[in-house]
Amino acid sequence: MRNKTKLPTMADVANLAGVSSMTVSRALKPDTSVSKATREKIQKAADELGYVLDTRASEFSSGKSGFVAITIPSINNGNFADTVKAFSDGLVEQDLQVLLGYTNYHVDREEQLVEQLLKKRPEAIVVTGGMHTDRCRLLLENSGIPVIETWDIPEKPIDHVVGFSNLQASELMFEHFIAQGHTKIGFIGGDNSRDSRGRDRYLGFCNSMEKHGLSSDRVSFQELAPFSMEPGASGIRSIMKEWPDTQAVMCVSDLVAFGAITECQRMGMNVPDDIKIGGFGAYELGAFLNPSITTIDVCAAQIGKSAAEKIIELLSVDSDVKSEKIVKTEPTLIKRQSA
Amino acid sequence: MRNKTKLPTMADVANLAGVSSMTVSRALKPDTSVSKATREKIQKAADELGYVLDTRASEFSSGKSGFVAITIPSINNGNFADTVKAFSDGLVEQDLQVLLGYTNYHVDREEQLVEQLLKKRPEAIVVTGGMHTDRCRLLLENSGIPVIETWDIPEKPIDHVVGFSNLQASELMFEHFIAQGHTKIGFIGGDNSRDSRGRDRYLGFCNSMEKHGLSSDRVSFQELAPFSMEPGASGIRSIMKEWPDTQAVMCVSDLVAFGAITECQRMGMNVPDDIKIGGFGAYELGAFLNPSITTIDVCAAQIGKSAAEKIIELLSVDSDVKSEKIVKTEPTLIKRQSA
DNA sequence: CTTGCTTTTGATATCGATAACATTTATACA
DNA sequence: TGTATAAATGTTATCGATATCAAAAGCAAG
Repeated sequence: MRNKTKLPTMADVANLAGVSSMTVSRALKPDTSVSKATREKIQKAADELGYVLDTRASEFSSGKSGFVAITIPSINNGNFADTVKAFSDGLVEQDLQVLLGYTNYHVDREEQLVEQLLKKRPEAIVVTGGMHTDRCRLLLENSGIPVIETWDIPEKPIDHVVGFSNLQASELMFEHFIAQGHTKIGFIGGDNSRDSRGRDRYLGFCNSMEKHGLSSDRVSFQELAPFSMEPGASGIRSIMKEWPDTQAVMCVSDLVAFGAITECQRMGMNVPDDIKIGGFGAYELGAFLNPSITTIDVCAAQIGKSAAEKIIELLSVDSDVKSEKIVKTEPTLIKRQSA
Repeated sequence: MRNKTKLPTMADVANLAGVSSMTVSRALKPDTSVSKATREKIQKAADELGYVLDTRASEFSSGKSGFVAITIPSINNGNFADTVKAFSDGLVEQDLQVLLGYTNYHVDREEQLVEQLLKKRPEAIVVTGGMHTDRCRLLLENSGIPVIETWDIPEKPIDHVVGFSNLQASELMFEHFIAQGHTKIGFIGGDNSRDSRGRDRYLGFCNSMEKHGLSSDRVSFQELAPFSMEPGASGIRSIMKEWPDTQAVMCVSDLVAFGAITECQRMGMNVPDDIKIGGFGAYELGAFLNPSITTIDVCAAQIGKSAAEKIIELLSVDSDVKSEKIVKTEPTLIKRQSA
């Protein structure tokens, strides 16, 4: 069987090249003092054997793992994908790899995932949101590495934060609705116990309504993960059935808004003439749908970029330079056709 | 600084619990012979110290890494997300973690990624597609672990394959167009040198056209990654400009079809009355758009599931049971409104 | 060709866990 | 109660690379 054959080790390469394994170790990494002739000889031997460095041994020996971990709720979500992409891009220069895990919006799954990741001794860890199980929180606090919570501004941060107030961000949409003269406003959300960002957007709804003396009854909560569009369709159906005079509805994400808008069309309603629908997240599809989706841009990529920069700073040797614990990004309203 | 504080080791736990570190090692994994009293004592000590196992040492010592690697072209793609999700789900039972990397549809990036992943000594590796650099191919061949190519059926597979013929799959759509009596048919694709699956779908177009004596001129290739919708819009504009009498167009993915359909609407055309548009991949959004997108379902989740099953089989001790090298899935046409 | 310096290479200990084997303790049953 | 057997625990060597320190080789200038 193939995997019975033992893979060549550094010692094998050293033997073939007629040097010590220490010299091989040096030759295989850049900017180390090895003569050109030796380095070439070793490279040749390594190629001949098909040698691939065993980072497990390497990391173990040197004490550093060379990677950072990041957890996101869902792998199939344009917003988080943007964050992860910017995060990775920001770290390639530093020879830091990114280990990605997703939680499916479950704190229990997050706890399990964080533990698995910490066992691999990352040099830093980025998590999405500030909602964790007690044990997960403890694990992160005791991890001995920089921890960054993102996409949220937790009341009691574990360590560092790169995020924004989902509550304030969603208020932007409601103020927009109200400025247009609407008073019968609704909200379609998900499972507030599982998704703190969604919950905060709902709380923004409640806040805005209360501030203007409006009712915050017009609400539908749907089971979102792993799908979003069908729940958006169900949500708007249920709202229109119970409160047919609803004038404007904000959805917890553009994907939900997409389901809601297309369902309105199927019900024979015109968006935005008959009803305004707002989204959240500035997904690519929102710009192309007819009508295009009015949404909140939360700078998903910026979050990843800032998190990467923070990590580089925190891991640099002269990290006595105290960096700000909390980095805030500024969500903005993107006014398009749907609202 | 936090990360100067050394984390507790197994020896620390052993000391505190008054046992040997070997006993700690045993106590921390299930179904090993440790007395209940000792196990509890050790668990208590571990909790007290906030001990987290160092899998780097563990893997290194035991020789097995406990994870499998998978590479996909893009993290933000519903199809690949489905594959990865099914793949992960199929492996949790086996205590195998999944390490995910994405290539951005670049073979060079793939080569780099595969090398990085192999350095971590996974127990198996899954790659998307059969297009690799020579060196990447060599790395995989010499890796000593099971290799599974997916989403494609390469002419010369490296090892195992779970996939389907993109060429035949796309022909389903063109046969559908032709059965409806259309003769002026087009195709919107991406960069064929980077995406072999897209290229094969284009080749299916050429095949079908040739078979029925039709022109295969009506083609637009767009730069897709990392966006798909705007290219779809550009693509349909360019096709309609050059060949205004085009009756039906297939797009290389549902996301591109989305851009194309919505652009048709903006140009004042009705889909499907004025033009038929087909997609590929059966993405969630295709079912909800008005008109819903006629597409090819390629069973993305099934591919992940089969790959996971294959790996479990290949890694099991009694793997002299020779499994089929190639597993084929059967794409099907989903007839909806757009074509 | 020798002194003093830099560059290159080598020897050895080590990282933290586990495999393999050895030993002790508990348990069963004659 | 003693012996056979199983269960629990301990000891030692080891995985593959690298840090650290030591030695050798190369090189410039006198």
